[in-house]
Amino acid sequence: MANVFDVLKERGYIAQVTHEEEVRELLGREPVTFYIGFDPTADSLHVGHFIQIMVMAHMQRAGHRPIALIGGGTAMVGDPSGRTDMREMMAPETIARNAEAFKKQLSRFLDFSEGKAIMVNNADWLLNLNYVKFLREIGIHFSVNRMLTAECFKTRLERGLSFLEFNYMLMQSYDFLELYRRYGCRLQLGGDDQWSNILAGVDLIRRVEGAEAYGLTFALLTTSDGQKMGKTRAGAVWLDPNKTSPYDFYQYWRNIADADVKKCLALLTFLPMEEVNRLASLPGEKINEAKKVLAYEVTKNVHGEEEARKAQAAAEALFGGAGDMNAVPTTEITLEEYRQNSNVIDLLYKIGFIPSKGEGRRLVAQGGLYINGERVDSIERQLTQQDLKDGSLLVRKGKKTYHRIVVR
RNA sequence: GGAGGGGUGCCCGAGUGGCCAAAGGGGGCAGACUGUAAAUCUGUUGGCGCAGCCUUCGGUGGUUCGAAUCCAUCCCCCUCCA
Repeated sequence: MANVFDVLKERGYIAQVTHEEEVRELLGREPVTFYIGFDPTADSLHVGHFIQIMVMAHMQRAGHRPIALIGGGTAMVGDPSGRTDMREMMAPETIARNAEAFKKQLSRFLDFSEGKAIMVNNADWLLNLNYVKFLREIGIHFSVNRMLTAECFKTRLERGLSFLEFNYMLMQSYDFLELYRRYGCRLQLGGDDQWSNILAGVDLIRRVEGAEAYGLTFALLTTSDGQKMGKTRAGAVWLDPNKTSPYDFYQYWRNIADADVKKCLALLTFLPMEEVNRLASLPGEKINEAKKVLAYEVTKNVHGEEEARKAQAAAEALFGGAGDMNAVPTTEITLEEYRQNSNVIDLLYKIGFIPSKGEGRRLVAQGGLYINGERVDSIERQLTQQDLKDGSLLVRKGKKTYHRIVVR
């Protein structure tokens, strides 16, 4: 079997490694316990986390043991890495709630049976630490001079960094040490913005335990023009189907830029690299085939085969002409509601398709609103029974935002 | 604790008594071109019962016919000093 290190490398996950040769050798030689941390700063994981989940999955398939660490303790402090401004302090109750949500989501992506993967929450050991004791045992090993030179504090030193956030590095390092002690965890993975924090942990383990530990980071998922991927006008692309519907999720990947197709296929699907390369090299508009595969595969990984199929069917119905309209995002209303809001804009506002009536008027004025494929040319447009096709109405905003209204 | 600078719309950032729902840029949205792509060009971008009205320029209170702009006070951020 191929060394998982080579697999990760070939697929383009790896950004930096502490000891490349040693890590590769270690991973090829024996089952390794490793960890990745997820700070519960929102009530759902998002696409940025998903790449890390993919890495864990690859590692687990290769026989290694992942520890998914939920940062219920570290989220109390807030990681300053990669941020230009101060993190807002989160309420402990919110963090606890988010941690539960993360736990539920994570448990779907990895095999936790028979100890093949472990899930822990660092709140369990961080929240009750004794301050002075911690300083004497852990703080002693950190050089402030050195910390100040770390990349992750650079921008913050210009713009302001609180002592609270400055401590984040110590806490994450302590996590690594704790996991080393509890589970023999010797490898920490993370996004490339975690490099400084990971190095600090590796150092700490060496100093305290005299043991060698390793770190590895992977490329942050960015678009070809440097933007963080997984952001839309509506915010992040979430893994929670209630926050980002499987249809929208599918569409997000279906609409990815040509230049990003290969990267996404390699990082977010399990397709063999020959297939990835073949799909990514399709010329011209044929690349759309690759995007369909990408969208289907990623949606399948996140929401399951059933949802992926439905999302695909809906997309085919709307854009290809043949497919299942039932899978199109739909709002049901009563006939009475339909009659009471006979003006298009009123109705679309009521069901939340447009955020305000002003926005609706603007849309119509600019010719971006369609009912059953016909452009709405007046904000006075009234809807009648004649507009219903089999009791439903298909509205479209712009080129590709569709919604179905079913009157029952 | 002392001295100075600052908090403006989704973000950055102009504005220092009426001409300000507030320049400019970014982002978003829409149109054209396309391949449900990118790039480009154009329009648009607080809300509403939209020739008008309402809410916005850190919070509160005041001065004024009139305040984002002036005064008082409070909160927060930054820089230097301690």
